Amino acid sequence: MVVERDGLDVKQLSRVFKALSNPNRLQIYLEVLSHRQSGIAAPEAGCGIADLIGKLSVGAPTISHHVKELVDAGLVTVEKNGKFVTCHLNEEMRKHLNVFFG
Amino acid sequence: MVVERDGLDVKQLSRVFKALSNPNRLQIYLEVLSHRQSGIAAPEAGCGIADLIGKLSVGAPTISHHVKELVDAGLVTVEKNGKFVTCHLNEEMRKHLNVFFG
DNA sequence: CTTATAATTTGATAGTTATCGAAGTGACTA
DNA sequence: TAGTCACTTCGATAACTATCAAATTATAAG
Repeated sequence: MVVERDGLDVKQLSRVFKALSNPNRLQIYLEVLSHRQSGIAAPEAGCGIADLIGKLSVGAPTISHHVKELVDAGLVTVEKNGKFVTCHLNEEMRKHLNVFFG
Repeated sequence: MVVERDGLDVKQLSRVFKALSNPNRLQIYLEVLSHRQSGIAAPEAGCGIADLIGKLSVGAPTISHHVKELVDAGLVTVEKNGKFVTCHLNEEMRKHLNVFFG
């Protein structure tokens, strides 16, 4: 029997935590989290890369790298609109973590 | 204003996640979690190091190292009893994480 | 006191990661 | 078409990590 819990096995879960283990990456996640649509009449859904670059005192290449890691871990998704990229929270993963720490 | 949430700032929180980012360390945490006293009449509170060594297919020094990291991150506590060491869940930290992912 | 047991510390190594500057890609604009 | 803007990819490097074997500490048992 594989050690499992709430649909995420140890390996997947550790990958999620690794993604959140870097302060800058965690801050990106928090930023995306704070831009989450809260039901109806969301003022602005998603979080632009430019916003992140402005807030995180690291270069654009590093931001790009970190966002990719968060996507790979399943924590966020990205949506391209022309030149621009917007980050969204992966609600499914959030739910998994919610259950895990419940 | 420092970015903060639920009593844990970004730096502390990322340290917690780093501690859980290694599969073996996460498994130790899960083991400790599963031995948590559930109210009254707990059959066996805490989780011995020897148990962990038996379950994790890594050597004792590595286990020792990992437990220390979990302690440093504030996720677990250790209790010494003669030659033996028992790990306990840090309920306070668990509560913090519970709120964070709520 | 001597030996055995439980766990930690030390020292070393292979592998990973965060970050940067430079170069590249794709999309809008004049 | 040429230029600019937003972002990504590449290549490099310094710092960190997981793991192990060997040595060490500390406790218990004989």
